[in-house]
Amino acid sequence: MTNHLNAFFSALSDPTRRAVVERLIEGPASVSELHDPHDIALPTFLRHLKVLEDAGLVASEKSGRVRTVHIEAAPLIEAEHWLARQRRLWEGRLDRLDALAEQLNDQKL
Amino acid sequence: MTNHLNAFFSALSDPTRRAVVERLIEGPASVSELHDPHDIALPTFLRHLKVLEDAGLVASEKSGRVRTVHIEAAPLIEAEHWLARQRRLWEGRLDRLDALAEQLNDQKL
DNA sequence: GAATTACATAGCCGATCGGCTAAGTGACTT
DNA sequence: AAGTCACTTAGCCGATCGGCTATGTAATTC
Repeated sequence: MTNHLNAFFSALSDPTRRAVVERLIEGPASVSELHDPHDIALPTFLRHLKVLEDAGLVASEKSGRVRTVHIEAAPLIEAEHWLARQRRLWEGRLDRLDALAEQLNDQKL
Repeated sequence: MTNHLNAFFSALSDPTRRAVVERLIEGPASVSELHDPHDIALPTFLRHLKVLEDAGLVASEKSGRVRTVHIEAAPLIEAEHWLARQRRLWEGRLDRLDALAEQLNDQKL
């Protein structure tokens, strides 16, 4: 589980790859369609796709000579959970600090 | 804004750095305290801290010879929002597909 | 069946990464 | 004042990253 997070965050650390994810949210697309808006060589772009696929963020099937790529939501949700958990813990700690401060305040009255 | 995401996701792609974030959620700590559980040289660890600090995930102040580090929640929340947005768009698309499927189904009746 | 299209693979290149050791600085302890 | 402690800086090393070109292959099209 934690293992996934390495590849996942690493995959999303690149703007080209985030753009691909954002594009695929709208629906599946061929490699060429995905590559089109990006001003980099195709092999370079293919390696970005591989990174996304290895991270489980994306899957693809080839039919004839065209490969169609679609998004996989599970990792997105997993990471969102991780972040949400950290935030909740952090907010929880703030609440406890607030309570503590109030307690100290009460004692002074 | 999008700019932040590069450094942010990149910072969280390393397990040592995620561990530091998780530790700091519990409260501020000195560099030594943070370094202790990790079996790597101190200079190496310091560079991890710098990455976190550059990404805005963490801040620190030095008093005397000890530097105290604490977490910054804002970037955490920003990234959570990004992920939540992608998920919502994705789910929204699924809903529209469902609706479309239903429509097609109705026509068959 | 020859040409085109849509990827795929191989390999080079400079930059960044994550690890290390060695040596420096400034603050506290004895 | 000497010693220890808590970082800090500098610099080396092999691996990975993100870009490229050149070449290959299998599927369509003409």
